[in-house]
Amino acid sequence: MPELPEVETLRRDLDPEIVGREILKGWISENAPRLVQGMPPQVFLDSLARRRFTGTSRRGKYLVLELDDGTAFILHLRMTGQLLLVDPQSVVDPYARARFWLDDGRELRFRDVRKFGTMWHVADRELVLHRLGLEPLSDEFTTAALYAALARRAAPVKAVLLDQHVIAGLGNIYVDEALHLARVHPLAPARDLSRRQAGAIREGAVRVLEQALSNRGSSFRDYVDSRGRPGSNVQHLRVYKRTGEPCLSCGREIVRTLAGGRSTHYCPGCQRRPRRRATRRVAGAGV
DNA sequence: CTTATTCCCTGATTGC
DNA sequence: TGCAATCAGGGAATAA
Repeated sequence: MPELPEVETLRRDLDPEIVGREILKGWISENAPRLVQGMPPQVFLDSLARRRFTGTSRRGKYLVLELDDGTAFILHLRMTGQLLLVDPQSVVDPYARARFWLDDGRELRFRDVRKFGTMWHVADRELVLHRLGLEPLSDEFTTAALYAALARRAAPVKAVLLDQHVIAGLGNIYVDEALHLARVHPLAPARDLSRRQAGAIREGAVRVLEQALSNRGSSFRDYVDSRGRPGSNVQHLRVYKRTGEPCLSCGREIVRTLAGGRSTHYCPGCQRRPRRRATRRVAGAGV
């Protein structure tokens, strides 16, 4: 599942390869009716033809390919999307959903087993990105900002951290990892957390993302880079998909539960379920 | 505004 | 062993 580190790895690899290249022609599979957002596929293809890549950027899990007319080609890989730079002669398997032939003889190919992936061509990228929250590897991701966001939500902290309107780029893997580093229980109501805990979550998230980035991402089943290679971060994960295995900090067995509708892994030794804040009724303050 | 639920999609996993 | 039911999961849409 591509999250921020996987998308950023892809961006860094792709940038020097595609900047300066022109899209000669494109193709969208008939079998991918939801892939192109906001316009019919043929209009999308016509508007991208003969455009040249001028740069790349990333916002949360969105990859932004900047074009020479000031527009942006934006992609979201969702669950199983892959963006590959290939030889056009290479076998086109049934999961190829889009193909873009470049002027250096190579092809940018979008593969996606589950068809959740989406792409846009927009003049104003904010049309796609404007609702996203804090960018976790930027200066805006401060303890104060995170604490303020957590303080107004009653939902489990895990659910809030997964909400892209709060923080953009964390997914199921790295939220579990960040909470373990921060020693915060995933089901703790977000608004019950202290400023100190918010700070620990911020630090945990940054550390986990930077480590994943240095290992070129976590590959379970589908994630591969633009050359089809998996990342190596799985072997560095502390809790995610380690149910029943010993915690690397305290030795207790990692537990799996459900939070925010997602499978959630944590260490019951390191991440204590918060005692419900003593809801003491102040004498005489009857409601 | 918030929160919970449903949906999209298909290979892998689980259950009988 | 075989087949059907369930699961996984990002995020949008919908309901309350």
